[in-house]
Amino acid sequence: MATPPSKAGTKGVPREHRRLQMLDAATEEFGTRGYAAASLPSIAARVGVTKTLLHQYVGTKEDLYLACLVPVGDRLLDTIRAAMGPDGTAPHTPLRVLHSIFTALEGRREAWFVLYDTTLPPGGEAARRAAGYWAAIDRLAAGGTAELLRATGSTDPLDADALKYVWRDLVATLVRWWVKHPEQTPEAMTQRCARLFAAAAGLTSDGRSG
Amino acid sequence: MATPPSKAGTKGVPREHRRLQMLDAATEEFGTRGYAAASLPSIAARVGVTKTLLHQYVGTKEDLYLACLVPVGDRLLDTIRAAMGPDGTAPHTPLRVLHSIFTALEGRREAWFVLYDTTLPPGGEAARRAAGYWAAIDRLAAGGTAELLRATGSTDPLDADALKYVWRDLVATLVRWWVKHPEQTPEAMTQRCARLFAAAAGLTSDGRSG
DNA sequence: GCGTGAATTTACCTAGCGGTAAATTACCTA
DNA sequence: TAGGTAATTTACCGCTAGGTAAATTCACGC
Repeated sequence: MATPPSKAGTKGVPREHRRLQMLDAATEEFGTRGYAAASLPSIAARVGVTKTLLHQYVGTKEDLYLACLVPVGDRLLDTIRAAMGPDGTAPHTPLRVLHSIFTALEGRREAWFVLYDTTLPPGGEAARRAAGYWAAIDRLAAGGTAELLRATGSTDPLDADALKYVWRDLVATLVRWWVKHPEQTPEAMTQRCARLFAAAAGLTSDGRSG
Repeated sequence: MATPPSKAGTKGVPREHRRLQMLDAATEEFGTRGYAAASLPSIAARVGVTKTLLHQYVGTKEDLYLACLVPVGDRLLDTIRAAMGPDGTAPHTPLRVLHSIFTALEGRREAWFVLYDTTLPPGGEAARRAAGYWAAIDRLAAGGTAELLRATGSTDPLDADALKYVWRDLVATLVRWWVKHPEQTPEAMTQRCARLFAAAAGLTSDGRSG
């Protein structure tokens, strides 16, 4: 009783398993709170483990973030690439892309926001890697958005930039809504998006009704 | 030399002026960094003053946020209400609303993100007040989005919720793009939005081109 | 010229975070 | 059953943030 009993010692959880637990918990935390607001103690608590163990397994906070970012980024990049087809002009591309994204994210939906985290320490490796993924995805999206603009006769490069921006954030918005409605399947989401797109077509007319 | 010279004492800045400086700096900081990442020392530094003075003028961090939120919220709510017309069915409502928002934000564009801050301490007064503004604005927007959906035959309430969500975030996205392009006037932005809306109409068709 | 009040700072407290070194416990093998 | 090693914790450091009490200096009216 003089010395309070220490809880140290192994719990029998093998190293690889623990590591995966940590990455999963961290992905959830980074995705919901954002890098800046995410805290290592909180992530450790999710796993039921000490902050120190987290450090020993995955290093610094930025290392941990990178370990979460890379698989998510690779996965999404692959799936979008596949959905766009070899020439990037497959039919119904936007919905195909959305469906592929929803499918890839199922099981850890917040992972999207790990990729598009705006609170990364500027100038760091994490920000650079994330920016790399953005650029790659934007390059894919650029084809589609340019297509849309050309159809309307606009040649303004700022229009193209803004549309790229809007599309990217639109996806984020849809995923965010999805996160708040866990019972929605990827297929249901895709169909909903199709309906929303149809509704959006009415934006160019006025709001009158009979 | 025994005692280091103190920089204390008045700088001759009248109380009201200082207060306005502080609110302006805080609005910029909250708007760009978000509540959680914003720091009182940093805000104080913008004004060229000590953290302590900030406290004495505007109280706690949440008080400061509220003092920034209320004028922004009131202003935006008023301008949107006016743009939608008495019955909420004025012609070209979406563009009219956007134009009014851009105009109201000119001079402190980031203020939009003070209103839609997602990092507020949950359960606090700040979150409650902000939610109040969202609800009021959403109520205004609900008419317009419902209109769009009805035109396409959808009656799913979740569709309506998602579309409301998308519209709200779309505005945020456009403002964010605008913040990054300071030379763009509110009128130029409105016209750009009109072109983007036209391009978005192409979303329902496939991505093929000739 | 001189106080008196307004404007401002210095000094300090507490709490939480990222991060590290050292100690502690449990499992496995011989 | 003794010892090594893998898994884990305790205890700590430095820093920054939010927040408060007390001291300090300037400006202005008399």
